[in-house]
Amino acid sequence: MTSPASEDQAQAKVARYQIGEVADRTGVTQRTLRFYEEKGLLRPPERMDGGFRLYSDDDVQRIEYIRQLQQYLGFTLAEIKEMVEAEDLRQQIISTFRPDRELPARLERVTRIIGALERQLEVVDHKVEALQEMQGDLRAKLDRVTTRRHELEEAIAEEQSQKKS
Amino acid sequence: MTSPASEDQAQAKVARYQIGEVADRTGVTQRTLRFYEEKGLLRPPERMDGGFRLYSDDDVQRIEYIRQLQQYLGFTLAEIKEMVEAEDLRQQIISTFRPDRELPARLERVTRIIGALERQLEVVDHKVEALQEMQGDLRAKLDRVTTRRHELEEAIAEEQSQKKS
DNA sequence: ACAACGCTGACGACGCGTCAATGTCT
DNA sequence: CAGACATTGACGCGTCGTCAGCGTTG
Repeated sequence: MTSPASEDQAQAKVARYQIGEVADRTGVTQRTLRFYEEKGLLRPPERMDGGFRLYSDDDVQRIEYIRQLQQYLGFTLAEIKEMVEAEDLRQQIISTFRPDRELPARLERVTRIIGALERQLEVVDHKVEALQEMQGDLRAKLDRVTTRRHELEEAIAEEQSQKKS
Repeated sequence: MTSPASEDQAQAKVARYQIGEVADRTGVTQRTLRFYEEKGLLRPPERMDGGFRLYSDDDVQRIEYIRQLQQYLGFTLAEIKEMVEAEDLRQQIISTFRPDRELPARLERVTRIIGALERQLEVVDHKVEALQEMQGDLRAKLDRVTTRRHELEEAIAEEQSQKKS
């Protein structure tokens, strides 16, 4: 009785979400989700009997991953496709039941993943550097212009007081 | 004779570049430069008699600015157009011969520029934060996978030596 | 029967890449 | 006169946005 009673059936409670909820949670549109599927970035999700898509938590994670690669790193979807395929390999490796044969094949996969990660890290490092420079520039500019505004405000105030006198 | 003899005429030596050189210097294509002009992001540059475009150093600076806003901050060209128009105002303010009248108008321009700068800075701050998080994640992942590779390499080496014995 | 939600096309927009046919010359 | 360079269209592609018309219902 102290065993983990599940809420629904005695099934491993795998949550499923319809496309609308996934869109809300990830911040991408439904159109985009269908588009990613069409392009092979997302594996075709399960469907309800009526045809409605059902996404898993894994799918949601993957969508967020894709968005990061695209928005923050500026990779194209084609490049990202390669990367998520590498990620798929990683999943396979982890879930593979230690087949101890084919060690060289596993090594090759790992090497490819390392390559992808290194490329990503390089891009990130670059971007961080560039952005920090921009940050400095913007702060300096903002400082100068803000000072300018104060000057103008004071000049205007003076003009006003002169009119009054 | 010790006066600053210019290289060409006795003109203030304003450098001009053809589109190809500008493309090389800024890293954007000629097509992109013409496109920006078409869209009003770049003011139409001077032309030679034959119709070749002649860009100034200011133009080059502006192109670099546009690219930063686009690539690193992810603004759309429409948004960037507004921003560079604000920049134009800034130029006007600086070059304006202190007309001391219209102080309120100048104040309004400055205020708009401040708004634009603040929005940009916000975006930059956001991105830097997100990217630094990614940086950490990537480094951690890379570490784990690299360790994994070493394990695999050792496992393979062991297999080899067993075969030999 | 109803609202809310989802489905599949199809067309359009943005930001350029890439010719092609032609003209210019820093 | 050759060769590098530039000009203006025009079409195409990637990445979705936005209907329209219709079916589903977590």
